[in-house]
Amino acid sequence: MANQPQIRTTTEAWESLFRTQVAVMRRLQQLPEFKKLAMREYDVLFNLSNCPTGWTRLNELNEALLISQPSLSRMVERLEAKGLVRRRTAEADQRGIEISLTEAGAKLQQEIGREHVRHLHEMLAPRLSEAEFRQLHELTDKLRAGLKNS
Amino acid sequence: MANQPQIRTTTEAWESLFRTQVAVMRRLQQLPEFKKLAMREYDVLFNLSNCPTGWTRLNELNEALLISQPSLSRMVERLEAKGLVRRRTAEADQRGIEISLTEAGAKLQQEIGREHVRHLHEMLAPRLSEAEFRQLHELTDKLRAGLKNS
DNA sequence: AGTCCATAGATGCAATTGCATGTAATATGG
DNA sequence: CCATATTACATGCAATTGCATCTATGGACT
Repeated sequence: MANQPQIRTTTEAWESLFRTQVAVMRRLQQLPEFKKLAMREYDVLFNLSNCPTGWTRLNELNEALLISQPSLSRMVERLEAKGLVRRRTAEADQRGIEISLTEAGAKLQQEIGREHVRHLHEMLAPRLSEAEFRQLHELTDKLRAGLKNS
Repeated sequence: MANQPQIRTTTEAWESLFRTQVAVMRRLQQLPEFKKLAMREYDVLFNLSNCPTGWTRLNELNEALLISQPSLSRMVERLEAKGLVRRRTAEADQRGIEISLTEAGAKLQQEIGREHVRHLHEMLAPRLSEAEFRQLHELTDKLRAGLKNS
């Protein structure tokens, strides 16, 4: 049986990851693409754009975000009012609702997404090598995958 | 001159890191220690507890958090009202204010911190090895250090 | 020193958020 | 198949947040 990592090792790694996330986010938030739409709202559009069927359940969407269910419910309401998102009741479960991007929503997501990706790359690329980014990707994937069952 | 990493590599690594942060945070938020104090408020106490002199400038504190300056200003106000934090005007700069933990604040921070660290460790430790956590720590440190100058 | 610009925080106010709870639909256990 | 529990989302309402702006201090340039 493998040795468990030390408490200090796990918590310090987490703190470093967390601080890095904060540092990057602070810089990203100020960029012009997020004048068009708050980051949290963009995050919703982004998640919707990643869904293969185009329609996503509200509760499923909620799991990918840090906001509460009522907040998301109202945010979707606002996005719908802006014409960026559509809603329908889920066929399989009449309690649930499904959401998808409208054309305008998809267009805006792509527009912001392009700038966002470019800025992200400019910000991060000089800091680590290709191999290091791949390593980081693998480690965070592995960490996240393990959380699913708990 | 070293090759720049690919756009896909950097952005996918970032997305993985970000998603992992969200997944961990969602779980942490629900734990009992954060019934005592919201996570964002704990984060302030934690940052204050890490300051060697005990006193931290408001603007400096703000840089470590994702909330806006006015929000922090009011949060400090509330924490002061709860008796967890003290304020004084900075000597060197009469515009600035400095903040420190009260005894009650330090005590509460330690109390929550202990549980938090334990839960964090339980959550993360089984997912990666000691060596992998160290690797993750190094990579995120390096990434964050690079951001300082930009 | 005097004028102008920058920086640190505070504050008015509207928008967003979360908590507690409500409603409706589905799953479960007898 | 009915009673009960659970799940999905909505809503009332108070608390928190952010944006724009204000005040006061500090710095820079003449």
